[in-house]
Amino acid sequence: MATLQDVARRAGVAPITVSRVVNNSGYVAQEVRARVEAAVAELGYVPNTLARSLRSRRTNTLALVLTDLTNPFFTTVARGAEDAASDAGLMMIVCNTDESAEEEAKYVKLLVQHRVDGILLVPACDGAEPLRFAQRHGVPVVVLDRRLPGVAADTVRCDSERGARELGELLVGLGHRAAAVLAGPVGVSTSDDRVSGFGAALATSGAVCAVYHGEFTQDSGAALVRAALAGEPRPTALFAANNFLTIGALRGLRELGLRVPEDVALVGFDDLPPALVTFPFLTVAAQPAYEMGRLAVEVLLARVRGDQEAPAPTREIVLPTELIVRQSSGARRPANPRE
Amino acid sequence: MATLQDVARRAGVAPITVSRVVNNSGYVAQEVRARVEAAVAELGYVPNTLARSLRSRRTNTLALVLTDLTNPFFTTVARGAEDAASDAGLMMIVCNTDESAEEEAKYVKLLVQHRVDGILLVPACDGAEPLRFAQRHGVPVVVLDRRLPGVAADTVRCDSERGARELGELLVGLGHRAAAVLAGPVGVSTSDDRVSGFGAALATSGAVCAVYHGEFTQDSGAALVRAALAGEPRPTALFAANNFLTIGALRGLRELGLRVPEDVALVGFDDLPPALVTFPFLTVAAQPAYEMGRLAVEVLLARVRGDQEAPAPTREIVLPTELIVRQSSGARRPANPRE
DNA sequence: TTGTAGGCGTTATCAT
DNA sequence: ATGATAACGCCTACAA
Repeated sequence: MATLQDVARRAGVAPITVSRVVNNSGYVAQEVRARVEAAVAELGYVPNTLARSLRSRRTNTLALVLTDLTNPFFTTVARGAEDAASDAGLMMIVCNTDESAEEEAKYVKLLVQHRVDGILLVPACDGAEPLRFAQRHGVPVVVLDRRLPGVAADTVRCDSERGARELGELLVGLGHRAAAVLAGPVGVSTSDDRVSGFGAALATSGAVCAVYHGEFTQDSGAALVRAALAGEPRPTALFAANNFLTIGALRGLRELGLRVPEDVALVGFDDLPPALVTFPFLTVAAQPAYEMGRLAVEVLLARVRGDQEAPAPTREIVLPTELIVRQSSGARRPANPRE
Repeated sequence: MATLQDVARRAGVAPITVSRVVNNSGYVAQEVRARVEAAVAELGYVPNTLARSLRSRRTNTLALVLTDLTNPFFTTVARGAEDAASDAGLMMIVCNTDESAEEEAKYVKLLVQHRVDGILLVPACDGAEPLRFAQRHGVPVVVLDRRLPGVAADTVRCDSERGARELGELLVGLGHRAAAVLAGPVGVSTSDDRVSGFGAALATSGAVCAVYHGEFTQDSGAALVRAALAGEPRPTALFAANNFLTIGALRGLRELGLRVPEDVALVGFDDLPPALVTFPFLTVAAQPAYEMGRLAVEVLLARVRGDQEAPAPTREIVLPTELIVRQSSGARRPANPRE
């Protein structure tokens, strides 16, 4: 494998001159540049980023630490982030924590060892140790999708509370007086915010709202549906706090022989990518996943490239969700199905 | 940021001794080890992988170059690959080429510069230049999902031809005499193999099979359905060559007011992850995506860790698909719907 | 069991 | 416009 030295010898110049040609920096005479470029081509020279990074303290690599790439919401976030990183000439490392705090800590430590330029972190839970660890070691972190209270870090997320409130208001407006939330784990801010936002909307109108906690999985959605429908008073509308829960709820309702929205109304958080849906049917609060990914990288790069001595104040960017009303929320409360 | 030197000074030993403690290599006295570990903790020392890699010529990083992370098939492959890499203590860089040969070349070059230990490559097209480039520079490549004829490289893929043949035979067995394939781009081996496998099954029984080429997208699926159903003789069964095409076909058929399978039978390649499907309805040839990802990493690691001087012979691992018969293929040819 | 010397491939700094 | 020198942080080889 040819090195910069080899190229220098071949071109009859000093190593630093080759460096200047390769990096397009400093002054190099036309004639010399041509000679160096020829040598580069002849030897098939490829710069060694490791050595470069060791010197320059820049790896041109970012990392995205998320809970589960398999969730289409995060897939889309990842895609947006990767595209933005690529535009800036950076590579992107992807890590799945499966909502495990230990995995998160393990990965963050590895990433610091690798001296990535920055980390996009979807925190697995409310522990902020991994984040602080990275910051302590000079690696900027942008918190993505979730809140991490009491930590000074840039954040890019959606307004879960408001999105959920809008869904609640929609259902109240349709005449529902008893609803249930199929929620994720307690302590995950997105779930908590959605529970409180939805609950607030129902409470305002004096409607009843029960909350059932589970995991962000399809199986959990199906199980929670059964629990919810056994509650008193029996809910006429359900709110699933993420896409997997929504799909599971749909399955659970089918298994119970209940139709949506005729027998029970159903709304959810997160839309599914158009490519995956034949017939858009679910009423949802949709998050701009792709833009979140892109934006988070931009915020991170601003931090990476910003003045490390006099850092800019921390930003919290809260994007709005989009209320998309389709069939699953129904047009009227189920008590009198067709008027 | 503390370095190994700093730790050495603090512990009153030579740098190499710290190295030995940190890497658990060589002999270190209990007492000295304790002193060094204390210094490591006090200074919050984190080894610098860049320096280590520069010396050791190992980055402990792999790369996955695929066409579109947004496709659930690739998402699942990526998940499997990342899990396997993580088990081995490696990081994983992910790159999307969007089926563009230029993007592929750009990424592979960057990855070689970064001295990744190996690359998992889903080739964008039949050009093998990027692959050869990586190999020339000592970076092992495993070709994933697709064939790349005429290249000496390990390959992990599914038997597309056979999977498609089985789907064809199923339809023939159900009485279909005229079918159409909604295919991907010409030159992409998975599409080509599926076309030929399906065609072979129909030809064997003297049935007619038309082929319509498009992209691996939902919109393409919807468009191709229209073209296919305008053909003579009108097909009674459709085969979509990947998941997005299948979903698009389903949408196209709905827009045409045609029912599946009553009016037209539909089978596809790739199953959708259970988490994404409420009601499994499609008859498909399913690929073991997660296992493909894991296996590809294992093959790659064997190559990375193998003897570089006397490399083992190249392997081509061809996994079987699973024929999953559900409702969309129907129970009988549509001419006499309910007997 | 511990240490010394040197180099991995590049670039920052200062000189010419 | 070009170069000499040193250093980035670590580890291999050898020495003691």
